[in-house]
Amino acid sequence: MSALGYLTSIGSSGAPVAHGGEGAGMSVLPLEGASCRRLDADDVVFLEGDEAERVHEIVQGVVRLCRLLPDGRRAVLGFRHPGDLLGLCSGGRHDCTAEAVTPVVLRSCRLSSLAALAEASAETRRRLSSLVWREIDATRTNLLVLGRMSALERVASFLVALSRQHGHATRLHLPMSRTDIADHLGLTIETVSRTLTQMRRRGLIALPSPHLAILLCPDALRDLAAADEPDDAAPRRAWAA
Amino acid sequence: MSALGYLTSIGSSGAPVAHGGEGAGMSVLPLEGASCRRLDADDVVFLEGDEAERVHEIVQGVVRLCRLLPDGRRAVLGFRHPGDLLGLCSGGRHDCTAEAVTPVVLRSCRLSSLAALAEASAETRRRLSSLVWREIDATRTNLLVLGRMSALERVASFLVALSRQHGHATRLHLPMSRTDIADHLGLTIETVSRTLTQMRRRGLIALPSPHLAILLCPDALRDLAAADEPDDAAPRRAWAA
DNA sequence: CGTCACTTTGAAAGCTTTCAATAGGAGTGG
DNA sequence: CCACTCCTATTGAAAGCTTTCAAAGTGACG
Repeated sequence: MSALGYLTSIGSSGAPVAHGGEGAGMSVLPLEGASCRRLDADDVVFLEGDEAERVHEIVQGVVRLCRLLPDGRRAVLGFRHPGDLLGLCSGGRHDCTAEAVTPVVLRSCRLSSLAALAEASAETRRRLSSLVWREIDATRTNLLVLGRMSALERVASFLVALSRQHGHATRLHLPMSRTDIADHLGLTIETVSRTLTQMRRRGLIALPSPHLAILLCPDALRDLAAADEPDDAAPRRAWAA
Repeated sequence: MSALGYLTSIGSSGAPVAHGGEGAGMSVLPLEGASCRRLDADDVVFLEGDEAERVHEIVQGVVRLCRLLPDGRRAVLGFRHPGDLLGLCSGGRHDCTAEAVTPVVLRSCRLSSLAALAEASAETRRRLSSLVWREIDATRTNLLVLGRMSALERVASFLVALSRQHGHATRLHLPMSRTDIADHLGLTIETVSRTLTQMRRRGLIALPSPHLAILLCPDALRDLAAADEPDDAAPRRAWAA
């Protein structure tokens, strides 16, 4: 649109590919000379404080970003899916830890390579900028969720967000543990569990197994989760850092 | 440092100018052809959803960024001070509302002008990138605060962060209302007030007036606020969007 | 000096957490 | 193939912290 280059671009990204399927769309960023890496569940991609040297694209699996307090309390900043980028940052060090939630396949390249690409291509800058601003937007949404919503609303938000990320699917696979969800929503695992049960009893969702949720009343859930952006917004491609 | 250009730069900004003083340092961004604007307390700089057309630099005063739920519940994402930028964003629309907390003086230019400047200058891109990543870092810190800290710790975090922004001052002017603080910390005004009183009774702070706090035991407060980055970090210049 | 807005304080209620115990499933070994 | 163990999720009951509802205190302003 405007000449703002990487500052203004937003709707620039490719087709609104829903992940969940693994090798779904083409890479948001051409990671030339990329190497692949395979991780088991709970393996660390990088640690908060680590020198940021590589950027990763998730090919398969789910990754969580988190931060810790000195006493061990944890915040899961978000979950990243296939197609998302991990490890982007401006400083020399990561400001959060990234860990595999499931077995993960990563394709990565040096941060400096991506930097060079960005330096040479306004289009790449535009895409990266778009990614970063979506991250800010999403994080701000989470701030509203944690600061002002009840447990029921928080869980609804989580489910609705996950659903939207997967093309508004109503059948949701929840690869992360209750602990991960709790740390993401600022609740305890017991409260997450109880809330899910409550939703089930109300007929809002079905829970065939702890890691599979089926949204029976997406609209009702959406109302509970009203924190998120209006639904007419273009599907936002998550990403990472 | 590396060739990552606007992707990696971080410590690039000028002297760690503490704001609070008004025209303290030179502008982070050269806003050529900038126009000035004067606002009263509670005036709106821009609204969430507005077309993003201008970027503002705060010359004087304090601004709050906030988001609302449909039913009126509010989250104050943060407070911005002289020297900070307002209105930066990648999309066509603002993702939050900016309002004056105190009377404010703004210097602003068209977003497209800044865009052009960025497109032409790698150094500008670097600075902007640094700003954006600091915003992400700060917002993530807030997520940990809201998700995992008690009322006492949240208020301590707030005071410590404010103190650090002002060059580790122990005499803090709190221009914002208890409501603003509460919405920023995910608490009620009563809890904020009670917590402040509790800190006063414990001898952690003094409160000569509702809008003036004096940190009597900065170290104890810092311990309570352990969520924030270690104190040896370079003073981070806040900013905005 | 009265009004208004904001802050502080008090008391009860409520929601989430904490502590504990009971299910459920996957993997291992007999 | 079944028993046993371990880990995670669910459920229950009591405790706790924050909120809600109310009222009193404080300061600015006309």
